[in-house]
Amino acid sequence: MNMPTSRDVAQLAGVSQTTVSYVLNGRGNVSDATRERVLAIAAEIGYRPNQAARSMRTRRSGRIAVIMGAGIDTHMRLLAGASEVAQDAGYAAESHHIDGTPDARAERVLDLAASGQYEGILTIAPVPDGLTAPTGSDCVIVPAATFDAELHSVGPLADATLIGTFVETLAAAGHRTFVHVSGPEHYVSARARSAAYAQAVERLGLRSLGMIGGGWGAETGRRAILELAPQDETIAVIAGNDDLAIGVLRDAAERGWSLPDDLVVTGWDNHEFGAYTTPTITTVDVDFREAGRRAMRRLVAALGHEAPVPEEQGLMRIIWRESTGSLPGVD
Amino acid sequence: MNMPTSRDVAQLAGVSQTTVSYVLNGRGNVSDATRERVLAIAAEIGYRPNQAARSMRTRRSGRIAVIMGAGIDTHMRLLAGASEVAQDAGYAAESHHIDGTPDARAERVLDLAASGQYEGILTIAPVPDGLTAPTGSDCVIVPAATFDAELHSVGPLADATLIGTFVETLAAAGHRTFVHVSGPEHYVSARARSAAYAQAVERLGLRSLGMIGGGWGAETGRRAILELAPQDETIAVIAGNDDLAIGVLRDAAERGWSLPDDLVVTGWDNHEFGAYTTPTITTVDVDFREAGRRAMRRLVAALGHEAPVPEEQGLMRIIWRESTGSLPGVD
DNA sequence: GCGGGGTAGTGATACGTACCACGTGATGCG
DNA sequence: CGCATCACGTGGTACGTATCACTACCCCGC
Repeated sequence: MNMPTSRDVAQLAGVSQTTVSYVLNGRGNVSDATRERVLAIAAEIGYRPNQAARSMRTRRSGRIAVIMGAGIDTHMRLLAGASEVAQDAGYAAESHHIDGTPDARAERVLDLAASGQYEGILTIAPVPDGLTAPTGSDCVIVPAATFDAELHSVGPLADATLIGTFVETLAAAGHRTFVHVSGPEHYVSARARSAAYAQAVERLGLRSLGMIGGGWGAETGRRAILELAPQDETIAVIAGNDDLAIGVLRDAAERGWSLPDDLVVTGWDNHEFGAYTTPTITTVDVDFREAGRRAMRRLVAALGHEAPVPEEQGLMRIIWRESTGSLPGVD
Repeated sequence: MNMPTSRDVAQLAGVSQTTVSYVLNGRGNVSDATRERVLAIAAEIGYRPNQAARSMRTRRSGRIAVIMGAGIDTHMRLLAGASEVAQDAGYAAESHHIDGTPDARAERVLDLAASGQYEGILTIAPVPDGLTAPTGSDCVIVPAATFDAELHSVGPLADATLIGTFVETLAAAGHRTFVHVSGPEHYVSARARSAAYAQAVERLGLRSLGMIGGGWGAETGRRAILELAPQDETIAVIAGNDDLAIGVLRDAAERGWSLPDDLVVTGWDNHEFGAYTTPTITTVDVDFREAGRRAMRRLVAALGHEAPVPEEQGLMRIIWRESTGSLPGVD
């Protein structure tokens, strides 16, 4: 089936193809009567602009590549938000799932940028800091989470300040001995949480058993606790995410450590299971979808050469549960 | 920056643009010497075909829309597999995340099909059975999971026969009383599992307390168990997925029911947390990524008017864990 | 020497859109 | 009235590619 073209619309409306184009793009001077007639006919015959032809003429592909890692299921929601904003802005978002090291990923990203097919690239999976498109390409590369030089977060995902809140609150409740179970170092978010932990522990003069881990999986959490020598006082475990936390819990159970006397644990991400484990897991609820939206808004703004929208915070909130013996408030 | 065109390559190689096109597409008669020279020049100046122009000429957009629901994180892996296959086949996969009822989704899908922008649509989120592209559009719509008339699975995801294996194995171990906690009815996979449960229970003459549920979340699992009257013998709970199973476990713990004496539970999906809960959850490991690959292969085959590749099974395997007191084998 | 047939390559064109440069009446204004 | 201005619209072209129709050339057998 041949799709109707703008010329078909023009013929039926008794105007030129140019006028149809003007009506659809709201550019030239077209009388209201003409405009309405054109729109009516376009709707009637089901005219849809041919994106390929439009791209060719405007020299803008309207395509954005979203770089995803493999195996992080929560990124699904980031993608959903990003995809939504892209569509609203008239862009097509294509997801590319790239395994391997950040360096390997960087190579693929640069290749995508050089291909000239994409106007922009949003990297949800981690890529080396400061990755920019090769000279000669005007492809904009925006990471979903970014840092400024002083490790202060400027992107929503990198905001790890609630790790500090965990430490402070637990310290205020009397905990003195802490340990951090961290995610993979090449993740900005993992580095951010580690940095926030280190800073809080030092600032408050607490005892830290170290920062161990290096993966996002539950097994990493389990191994981390296996390495810990028994302590005289309660250990407060600040885990990088809920999976690590559940690994910690499992191993604590196997070692016969009980909560919240021997151990308290915090997670991150508010995975659904955390509300149903025994004990339930104190965590940080993250609005991934909104984070994805914001990241894509930054990219779209960059493509339109607009100033990036300042991001008000508020994507995250702590949910206190049994794994810390619940704390603030009453419940 | 202007990207180099095939005409640029032609000029530098001292041939016509036609010849360059032939070299790149391997069509016409081109001598080896010429071919190599053209390829060398193309590589040297970094020529990449302009996809928009190519689409316009071939009248094939090379785009595939992948329809995702909101909030099912495991679909990430399906998307990864699907995206991988699409790229290898020269297609761009764009994800569309659509909330709402299957009917609302169907409307959006039909609209996408009618837009003429996509050659094919892969629906991972559930859509009404038998959805096909509107007449006049030659957009191919392929669901990630499909059924034939007799409810035998023909798609990999719909394969729920392992639910039967759960029931059989537990029955062989002496369990007589079963209950099914099901997912949302508009999911093919949920319906498949319910059907497999019903069939197995009937075939083996077991006692069923019914099929309750209707959501994928842990809260659904919790509520389902709340409704159950205490029984004299162990209840075998066949849950539609791991989230439901963990909800069941939580509520069982609250009611003071212990495993595996008062209750045994099976899940589905092999979520990572299931290996770290107490008790660990017997489940079915699903190779989502491969399932996504296969679904996209079906779509690509349909686009190339090739016969669909017959799908050998083998995407799933049961993992017996503590929630059923572990069973087959030794561990 | 001549036709037949294969090889290697070219010129021209169409795909559907956006937009520049240009009419063409109508209107304003002194 | 005569010229400038304005509102409304049109003709024509370019974007980069794939492909049809065609030519030029060479080899071969008779």
